[in-house]
Amino acid sequence: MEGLTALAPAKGRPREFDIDVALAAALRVFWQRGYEGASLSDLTSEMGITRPSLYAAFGNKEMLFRKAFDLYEREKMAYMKTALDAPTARGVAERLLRSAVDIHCGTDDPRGCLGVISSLACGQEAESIRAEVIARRVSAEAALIARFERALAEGDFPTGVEPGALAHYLIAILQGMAVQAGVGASRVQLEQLVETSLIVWPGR
Amino acid sequence: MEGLTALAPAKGRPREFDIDVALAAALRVFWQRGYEGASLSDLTSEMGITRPSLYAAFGNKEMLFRKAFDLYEREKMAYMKTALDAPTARGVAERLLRSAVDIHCGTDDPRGCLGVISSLACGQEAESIRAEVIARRVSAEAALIARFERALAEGDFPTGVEPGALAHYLIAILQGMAVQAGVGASRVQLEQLVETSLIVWPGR
DNA sequence: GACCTTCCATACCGATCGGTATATAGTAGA
DNA sequence: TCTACTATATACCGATCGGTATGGAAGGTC
Repeated sequence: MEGLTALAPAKGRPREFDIDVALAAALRVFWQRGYEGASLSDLTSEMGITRPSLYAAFGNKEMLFRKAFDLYEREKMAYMKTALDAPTARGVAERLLRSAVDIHCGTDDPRGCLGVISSLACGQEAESIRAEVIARRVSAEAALIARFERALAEGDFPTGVEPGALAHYLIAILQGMAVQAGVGASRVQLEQLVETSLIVWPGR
Repeated sequence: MEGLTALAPAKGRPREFDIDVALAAALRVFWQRGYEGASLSDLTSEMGITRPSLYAAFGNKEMLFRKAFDLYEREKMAYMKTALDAPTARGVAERLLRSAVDIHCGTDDPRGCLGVISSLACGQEAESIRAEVIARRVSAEAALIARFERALAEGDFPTGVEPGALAHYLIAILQGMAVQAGVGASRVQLEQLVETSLIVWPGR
């Protein structure tokens, strides 16, 4: 619906702000403060629009978050998909770890992972948000597990570990890295974490 | 100061609630909802006391959180210290991982880790809380690093990894486990994570 | 120009936030 | 019994929360 705005005949007064720029600004606010920590005043001032404009363009705070999270997955989590194309299971892990460092240490973006921040408990107002973020992560995890199962079938997998177990282990490291980034770890520290994880990674 | 209450002559009207029981209840609320997610109404109703009683006994919300966090470290994080007494570096890691599972899967307690929940971003009201929780964790991390450095000096440490790097790697796994517990992972899943981490752990 | 639609700005809504003033109830010592 | 002191209960405070009603202002079509 919103994506068609540019093509629409535009009957009334055109909006004075770029909806994509505003959404990107909203994403930064959510990313930095979490869903409940981001107040409408924070959002509007950072997006450079007024409250009614926000509601006209995005519905309400929850819809705005969902669209911001879509953008986040589309732009920041895209590396997840491409990482799965690596030729080996170890390569997949390495790409995931290194890309995660880049995400967490982006120059303009907040530290940490929006998914992790949003899925941990705050008030009960955000319970539905929490549920959806968790559900989305489950589907992402499933893709990684499937990739590791394929590796096992192709003979490209360490012995003594199940694909699902190693996938969840890798995800735990990624989530731990997100926590450390969120509390202020430097890029060097995160890179050291990646190196250690790769040294320890089973099989060759 | 509060610890002396029982010995004090008790001049005025005695309080009608057990301050330790109330603090334990407050801890559960913070643990479940985070600092900002725990409203005074949540706290008082769960503690079974009124608002003025809370302020008279604990100061304010922030002081209450600090005392609850003290209790948390004293009762729930005590395993950290005892884990460091394990004879080998690997034993330290194993104890830490297994104890963490117990913490996250306690029957009566909320899931996840109060430290992780409280150190991730929410509104700016909690910024000082965040800072203190992070600072406390740094000191805990330092103890683990020192233990691994001792292991290195004793010849009980895998080659090819630095003590500090392996410590931070282990902490990342523990934090990742806390995240997974917080979003609803089962005990079996967490135990699988422990097993995988131990399989992968370097050296023997 | 008239007209219609949409956007922007201000000011406001009820609810809830953390925190407190006030008055009453209860206990110890005089 | 009176006084000193403290806990409890109720009701309230200003500030902020997410969300909206209202009144113009700015474009498009005719």
